[in-house]
Amino acid sequence: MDSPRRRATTITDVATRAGVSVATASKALNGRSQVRAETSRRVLRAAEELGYQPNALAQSLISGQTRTVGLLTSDSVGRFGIPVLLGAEDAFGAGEMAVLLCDARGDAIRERHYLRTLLARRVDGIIVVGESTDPRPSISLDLPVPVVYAYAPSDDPQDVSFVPDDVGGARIAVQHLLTVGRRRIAHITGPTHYRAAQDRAVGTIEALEEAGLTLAGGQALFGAWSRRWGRQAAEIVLAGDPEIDAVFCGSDQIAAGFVEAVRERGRRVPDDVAVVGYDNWEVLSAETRPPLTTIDMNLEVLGRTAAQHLFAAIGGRAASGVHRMPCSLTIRDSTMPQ
Amino acid sequence: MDSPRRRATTITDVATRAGVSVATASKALNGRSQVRAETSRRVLRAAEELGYQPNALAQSLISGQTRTVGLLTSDSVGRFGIPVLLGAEDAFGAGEMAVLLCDARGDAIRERHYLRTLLARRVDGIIVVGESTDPRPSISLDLPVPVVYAYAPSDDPQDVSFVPDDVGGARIAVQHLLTVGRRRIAHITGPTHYRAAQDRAVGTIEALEEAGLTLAGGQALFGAWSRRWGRQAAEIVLAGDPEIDAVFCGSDQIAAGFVEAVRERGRRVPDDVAVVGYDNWEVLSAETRPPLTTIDMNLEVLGRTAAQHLFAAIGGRAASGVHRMPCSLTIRDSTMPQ
DNA sequence: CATCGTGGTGAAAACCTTTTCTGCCAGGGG
DNA sequence: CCCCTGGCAGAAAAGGTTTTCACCACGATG
Repeated sequence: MDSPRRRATTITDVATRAGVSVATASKALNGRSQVRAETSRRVLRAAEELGYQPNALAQSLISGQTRTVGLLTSDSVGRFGIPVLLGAEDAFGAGEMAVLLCDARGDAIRERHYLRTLLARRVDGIIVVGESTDPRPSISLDLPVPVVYAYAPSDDPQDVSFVPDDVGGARIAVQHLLTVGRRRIAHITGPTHYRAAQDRAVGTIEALEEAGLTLAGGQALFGAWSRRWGRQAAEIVLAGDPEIDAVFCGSDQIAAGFVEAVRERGRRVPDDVAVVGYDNWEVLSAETRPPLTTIDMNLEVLGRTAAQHLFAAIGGRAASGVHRMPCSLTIRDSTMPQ
Repeated sequence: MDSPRRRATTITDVATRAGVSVATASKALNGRSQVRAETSRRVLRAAEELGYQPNALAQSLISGQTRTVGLLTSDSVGRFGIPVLLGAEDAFGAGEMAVLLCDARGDAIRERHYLRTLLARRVDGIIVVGESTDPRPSISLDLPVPVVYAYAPSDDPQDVSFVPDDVGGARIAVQHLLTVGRRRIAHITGPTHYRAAQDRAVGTIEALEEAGLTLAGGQALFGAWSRRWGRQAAEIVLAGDPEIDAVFCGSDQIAAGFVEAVRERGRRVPDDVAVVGYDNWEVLSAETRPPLTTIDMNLEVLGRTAAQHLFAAIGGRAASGVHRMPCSLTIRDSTMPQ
């Protein structure tokens, strides 16, 4: 019933039971060589019998390493935070690292607060994950531990950041559309003030120019990341150029809205208009009819890489700067029916 | 460039700078009364100047409290884990608690491993969150810290579990359909072997019986949680009873598929057929056309409650058993157009 | 026989903080 | 003048572990 919350067994208990000193017990438990095989066996058995579990706090106190990293997210662990989190968790999980989670919910004050408590807990490093690819203020100023930024880069070039290569991602999308024979390609994307929207537009235009083409409609259509905007933009695009044969959308949400509106107007996807989305947000991209060809930012890989990098940085100093991680193409029916 | 990773300032440094002993410094920093106001001020100033930050490890070592809880999830921090996580994070965030995240990925071995490391780190408590509402094996046997289970209850009735009240949720859904004048109501839901599917079917039938009605089609249609199944089931339901005027679906995915198929057959939602979903998974329920009326399990509240309960349990012993948390209804166009 | 390793063991320091207990001093009451 | 009290400061122990250094015995070497 009322479990007596008994004191945990310490190395002293083990040593006593094995009839040795704590020093010897410690050496035996850690496989140090300066202990006789028979003694070592006795200690190990005692530890086993007592269910001994070394106190990580005490170990950390002397070693100065907590084998813990803080994950400071500024969005509410949203669409982008999760995969990064998973990747980091994955990279560390195998090794004995643990992740301390702090969700600042976009509040700078709260972020400072969390940063302080992370430092008080003596984490070995910190991963900062943002909610957009726009640069964010650095927290690394004079910090005693290494920091890496994931998804949202730091505005300080001295810092280490990992972001998806949106320019490259857009190029891949457009090149794919060209490969499947499309020539009149429009681009519908999110708000102008998002770095992600700008980058993707740049990549789109670059890829088209390399093929000697220009954007259908003359320019990219900036709006919102929403399904609703996808629908609205469909009207605009089709009205402006009925001969359009492909659209690259800046998000799967936009693409889903676009596809809906296009089909309602009697145009077929992909036969009349091929569509490529962005994010590979499975619940949307795989379930839309037809399923969406889309750009995957490989956020889990990004998170894992960031974590591995942090891990390396905890030892020596690592290469600073913004690292752009390649995106990949996931082909589904909206560009190439089976 | 290469920040020298200098030793953190300790209370000894503060004491020296203030010209007092560490004991006095400690008392001043913790607002103990046995220290003269002027001395206290001197210490505080020294701490301020040195940017002193007490070492949480040392504090934990003596107090025996780490102000840390482990969050052990067995699904891959999926749809259900996240809100619970957020709720817990929220409940603790205000107080000085921190969350140590472990994702066992459904692997029992890994789970045991994580459990051991959490205990080695001397967490004050553990929250176990599952991926379905089916009971899962207890980990609490003879553990030195309190444990609460969220979403998936423990199979040991001695433990404390928080699960959504799916029976009640289904009743709310059906009562709402009755309120808006529907009488021929079908139920399409997930696989039979899911506790959630069973509970929701039970609640559906109960609510109908109380109104003197029976399920259209005679019984609930069990299938999968997918959109595809929603579409298939639509064929079955409409073929079986063309006069049907409402469907309660066991998930938003199912509801989305159902709505699609129904509209393709020329029936209007909600005019001809009203539809209620389950989960209030915003990306789906709010974006479907028409937006879905749906049952919200209030998972964030559930997570927060579990966390608060754990917090209480860390002090004294708390009431064991399975606590069913109420669901609520989110009304959108699929039952009541504006 | 004295000295030197050497393999194995234990005592003690170190990590950093809090708390308890002791001690000092001044002032007031007897 | 002595004793007690109260206010304040500091020394030391405790928390659990690892590491360094000292020690001991024993065999080998000179």
